[in-house]
Amino acid sequence: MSFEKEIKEIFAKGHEKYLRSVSVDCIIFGFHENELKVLLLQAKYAGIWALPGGFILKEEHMDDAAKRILQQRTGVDDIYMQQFYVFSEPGRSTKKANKQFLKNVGIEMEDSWMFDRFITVGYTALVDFSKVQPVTDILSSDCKWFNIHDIPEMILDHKNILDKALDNLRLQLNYHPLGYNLLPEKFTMPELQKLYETILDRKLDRRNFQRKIMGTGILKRLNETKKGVAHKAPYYYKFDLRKYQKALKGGMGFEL
Amino acid sequence: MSFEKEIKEIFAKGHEKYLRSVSVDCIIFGFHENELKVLLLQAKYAGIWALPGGFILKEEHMDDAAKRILQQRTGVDDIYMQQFYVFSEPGRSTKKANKQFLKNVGIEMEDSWMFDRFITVGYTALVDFSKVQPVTDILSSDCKWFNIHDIPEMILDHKNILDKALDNLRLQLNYHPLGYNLLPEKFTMPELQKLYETILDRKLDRRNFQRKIMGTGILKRLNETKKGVAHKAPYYYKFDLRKYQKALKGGMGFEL
DNA sequence: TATCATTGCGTTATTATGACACAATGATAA
DNA sequence: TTATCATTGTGTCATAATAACGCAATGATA
Repeated sequence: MSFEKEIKEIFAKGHEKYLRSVSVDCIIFGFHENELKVLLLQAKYAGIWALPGGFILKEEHMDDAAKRILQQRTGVDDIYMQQFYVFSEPGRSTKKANKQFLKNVGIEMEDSWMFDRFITVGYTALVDFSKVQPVTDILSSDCKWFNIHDIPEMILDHKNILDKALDNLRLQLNYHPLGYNLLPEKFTMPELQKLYETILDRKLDRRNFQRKIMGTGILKRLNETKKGVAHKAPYYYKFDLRKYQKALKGGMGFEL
Repeated sequence: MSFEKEIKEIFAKGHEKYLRSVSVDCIIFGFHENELKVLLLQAKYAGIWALPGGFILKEEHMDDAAKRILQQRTGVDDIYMQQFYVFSEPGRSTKKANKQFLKNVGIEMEDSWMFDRFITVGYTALVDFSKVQPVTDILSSDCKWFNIHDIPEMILDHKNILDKALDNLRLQLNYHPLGYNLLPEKFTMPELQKLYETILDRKLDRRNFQRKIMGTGILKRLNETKKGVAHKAPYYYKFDLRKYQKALKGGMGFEL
């Protein structure tokens, strides 16, 4: 199907396939080179950036819609995702944006479900950066990672959504374990600490951090040290999945 | 407008007024006689109970929709409300329920936006029990308070929504102050403690509770004691609004 | 072989928490 | 009038959690 035809299809008949007035936007976090990253799409024509998003199929759970969207953008399956907030400002003006988009593509259309007002549900995802292959979608010309401190101009209220997602992530950090989805299987303690420091945006004491993390029991130390470092070699660790899952539900019971 | 005509209007033309496929359900908590209560509506014909809910006007913020619904049910304005979760199971089958309802009323209708699948956004509200005048709506035959431990059969997934709301309320308790919207302006320390105990569903140590609550600074003790009690008279307290609001945003920094 | 950044493991002072003691209060009963 | 009693306000103490910091071990590099 040609690009133009596909767009036409979505605008003209999407409401037969998807729920009306509701969209899903994903904030996909990754961790790479000691920096927290977010995966963004560049909207075609407009040129500015957007969160990966999509719609909910008529018989689909919203969680599955979010997973589907994320799978399509990253190629990654089996991911930790959760909704964190619904954005419903009447002034979001998706209508205006979608009309402008159609105009840019060169399609005339009198009416479309895409011109309705939309509310959007924000989902946060944490993914292993190294496993992700960013994939562009039909509405986008580019798909790539951005440092959390270097976010470009974004469409609609997407910057606001991203900020809220970050706030939420920081809150979660206090009550849930974190890292299993963001780090490779084996990692060192300094790496894990750096992840926490990056998200919280502040320094943590190396020794106290180790004590608390180990206190939760979610980590297992391997009999293996990192090679090729110009100083004392740190041990590798990996997550104890059973205890990790347990802590996910029951909370960790400490503050950083 | 007659009852039947009004129903017809909603089913036939509601989509011109409201957003499609999205509803709002309110879990309205109140505190009375040392018991946590929830305000429920009795669905007409079906006879079983439901959360007060409604739809979002085409140009309305979802928060305002929730407030509007709550205002109509309770007569109470200026309320602490917040969304806490979106329920989107495809099997919620609002379609079936709404068709059955129409049939019960005796109206024939081929198609309606009300037969679409709906997702619903849950809102929790905390209200001063004594100020509430429960009001029935057009779809309901009764509206009253239920003890949280004595919930009747409910339609759809409303029992599940209520349970999630309670979980959420308990979680919030650890990080946010609570009580301003649930208690009268003046109250005693034992009353506040009872509120916490009721929500958490466990006993707290009287002396430690006082120490921690006062430690947050959100309370001001008045130079006035409760009269007519057959023992030592407790002081009245009221909330220090400035510090209360601050704690709402920044968290309280303690565990109960 | 010395240097150096970094790691693993530890100590100490401070603060927070849970469990409990005791005197004060004020209506009710004797 | 006085004793009783449930309940409140305040305080103590042992224990646990937290923050701040010390020091020897490691292993590539100079």
